[in-house]
Amino acid sequence: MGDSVETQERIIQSAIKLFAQKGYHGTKTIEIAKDCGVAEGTVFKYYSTKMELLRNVLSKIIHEIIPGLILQPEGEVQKLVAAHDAEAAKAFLKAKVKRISENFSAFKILINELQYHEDIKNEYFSVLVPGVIKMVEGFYNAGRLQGFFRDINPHIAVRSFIGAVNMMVLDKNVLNRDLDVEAELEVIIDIYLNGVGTQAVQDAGIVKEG
Amino acid sequence: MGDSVETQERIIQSAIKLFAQKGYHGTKTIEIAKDCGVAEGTVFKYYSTKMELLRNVLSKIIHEIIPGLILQPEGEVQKLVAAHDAEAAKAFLKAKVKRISENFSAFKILINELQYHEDIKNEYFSVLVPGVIKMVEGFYNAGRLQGFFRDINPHIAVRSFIGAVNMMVLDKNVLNRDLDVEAELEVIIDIYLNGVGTQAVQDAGIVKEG
Amino acid sequence: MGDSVETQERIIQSAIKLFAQKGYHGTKTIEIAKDCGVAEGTVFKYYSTKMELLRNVLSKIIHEIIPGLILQPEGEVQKLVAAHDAEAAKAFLKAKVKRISENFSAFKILINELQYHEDIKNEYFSVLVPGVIKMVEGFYNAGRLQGFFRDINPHIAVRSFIGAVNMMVLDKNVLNRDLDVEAELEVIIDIYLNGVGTQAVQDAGIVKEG
Amino acid sequence: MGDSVETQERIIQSAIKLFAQKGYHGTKTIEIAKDCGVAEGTVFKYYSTKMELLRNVLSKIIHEIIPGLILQPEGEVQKLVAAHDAEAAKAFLKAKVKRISENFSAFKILINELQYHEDIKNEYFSVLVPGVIKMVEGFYNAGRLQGFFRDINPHIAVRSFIGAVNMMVLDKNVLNRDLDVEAELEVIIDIYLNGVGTQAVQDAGIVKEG
DNA sequence: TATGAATGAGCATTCATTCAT
DNA sequence: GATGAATGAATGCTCATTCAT
Repeated sequence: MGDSVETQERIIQSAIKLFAQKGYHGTKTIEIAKDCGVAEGTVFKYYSTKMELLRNVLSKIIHEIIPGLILQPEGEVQKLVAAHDAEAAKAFLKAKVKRISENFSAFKILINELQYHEDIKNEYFSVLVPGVIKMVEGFYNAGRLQGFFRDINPHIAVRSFIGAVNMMVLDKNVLNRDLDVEAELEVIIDIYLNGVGTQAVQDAGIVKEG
Repeated sequence: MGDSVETQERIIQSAIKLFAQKGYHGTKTIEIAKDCGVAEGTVFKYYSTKMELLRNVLSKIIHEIIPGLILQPEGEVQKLVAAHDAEAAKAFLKAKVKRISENFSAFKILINELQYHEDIKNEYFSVLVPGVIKMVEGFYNAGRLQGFFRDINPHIAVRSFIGAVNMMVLDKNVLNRDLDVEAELEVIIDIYLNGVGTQAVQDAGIVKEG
Repeated sequence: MGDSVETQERIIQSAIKLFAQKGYHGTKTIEIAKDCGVAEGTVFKYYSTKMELLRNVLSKIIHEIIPGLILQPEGEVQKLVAAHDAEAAKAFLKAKVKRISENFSAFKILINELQYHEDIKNEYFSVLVPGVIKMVEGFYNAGRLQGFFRDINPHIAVRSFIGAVNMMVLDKNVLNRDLDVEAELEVIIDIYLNGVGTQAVQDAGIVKEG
Repeated sequence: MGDSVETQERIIQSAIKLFAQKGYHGTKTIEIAKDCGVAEGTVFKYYSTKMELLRNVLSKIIHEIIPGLILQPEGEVQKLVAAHDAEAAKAFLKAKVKRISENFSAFKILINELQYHEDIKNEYFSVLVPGVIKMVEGFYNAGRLQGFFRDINPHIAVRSFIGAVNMMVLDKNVLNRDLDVEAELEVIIDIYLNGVGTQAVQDAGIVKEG
């Protein structure tokens, strides 16, 4: 029933679902098998060990799922920056964060499992992180050239924003607080662009432009 | 050799160390025993099950370790705000973040294990999170009354800053990048207080004071 | 090799054998596994804990083995009573006691283990005991109506006979005395029917009929 | 507090109590220690192993407790027989059975543990059983010579009575039925002396005297 | 190819026993 | 003598993995 490629895919999907819910060690292979309606042996037909299955899950997450959620088609970011349309940029960002929040499983597995598998961490993180950083730093630099962003270390600038957004997503997904992602994002973007300091503080601080 | 309270404490310390390194499931009870130089049976004398040991570890982390790293004696934060001394406040913050970064094990265990233990999450998170939030929101509100901070939802304001700092700590501790915590914090604080937007952007945006 | 039902049955049979020989606590799960030629894990495939295996053993003993040894098809006892054939009745009894004596393991486990498991005792004893009592008291009452037995509390009457027989079976099976079950039964039945008192004693005692 | 002999005795008493309640394997040495208010190590000061403690318990049961419950001062039984007083004999028996029923722990331990310890069984059973048998068979033979009892194999005669009484005691102590020991004994003795068969049956059976 | 019964190494847990104080 | 903290061999139980069908 269904060809073997489809079976393989169903196994991966069940593994993602359960690894996210219960962790790698907390998930039994028989649970994965039952979840996708195959026999335990079938899982091992496609993935010789459970660790091999984890590797495939992480590979899919890093090469397909997360890029699909985060990365943009070439030039789209540039176009957005070039458009000088703040509202369009915000809408774009909101849609992206919303999708990420709704597909948090992939991130959860990544964050949890990479900690304990130095080799996988090196193998895959070296692929994903630079790609994302390149993209968002590219965005920041483009904005900077356009005169939107201050001349700050782009890695820190970008990481800080991601951190603020990430904390909101965790607030929603881990602490299960009932947040309106879009409304929260509005405030986060405001803080990010304008800071929390009053004019007085800002005057006493770093001069923004010149 | 040594009284039983000391033995108990040694077991907890080894458990914290190893749970942080290898995760709960990845740590064998005999490893904990060997790490602190007792027999395996001794571990079970004090903690009837491995899960019970985890509960005690989490309890210690939440009731002692993290409060010791984060919370301040009554009034100290107020004093800092009242002093109108930005440098002192920064120094205070740097010292705090540095300590947290240096004692990251506790946070790692908390973040990793609470995900899979809904009951423990409810039991303990309800203690820790409100305490920290109260403290930092108190700080933000105090600063706001002093005219330092804008009138923004303090939960989001504070969470965003913690998120930015947190991401830096992860950058250092999980990705093992070689960061100068103090220098990074300088930039993060700058971003937080002043935003990343240029004057032009800010002029087009929300009016800060009025 | 053999289907799973057969494996389950082999495990139960080995458990009965070994629990009878060495007691529940005295029997290791690996011994049961080896005795029936499976791996230790296989035992736990079918019976999630050793206690669960004991419950199944007791259940089988109570619902199948002992009823198979003791209970009679409907009406057979009545027929025997109606036949007025003392020799046939004796032969029937001898055959029954012999089978019980030869299959004493089941009784041994029952007697030994139920003592320590109040819940199992209630669960199962409430099934077995009333069934047996009903059968034998039915037999006694039928014989009484036929004029064979005196008008004595049937519970005590029956229990006394069972006690006498039981003691003989224990004498043989626990003390390992080399007894001829049939010959012993002859004497026990004689005592039971006629008492041990001489005519003089009986004359001084309860008048039998009148 | 208390001399060492008394401590030893308290340990034995606790062991008897708990072995009867939960079995030898089901009783932990620390439970025995707590039950009699000493440290676990103290138990091992007096009895080098748990098995050694069991041996001492069984020894006490066989050499002291059960003889104290069962055996009679020399000649007392003879006197009772010689007195030709059925009521006195019955009263004597009732008192004895009642005491046995009330002190059933000792028997429980004996019955349960001897099964699994062939060496102990041989060592001690060889002492107790012949003593009891000798006494009761002596009683039966004395009664036979006095013309009270029929000329039946005294071992079987006596064992049958003990079996009937024993079953009543089990009925009370194991099945927890609420029985009046004395009233039950009346009926059992009646059955034992007179049989359950009617005159017709007895006439058709073995001639009692001749 | 798919199955699921069977496997057994690995691990948590128990508890009689030891021994320094 | 008495204590009770510490021990570690013994054992119940788990679960990834194998393989005959």
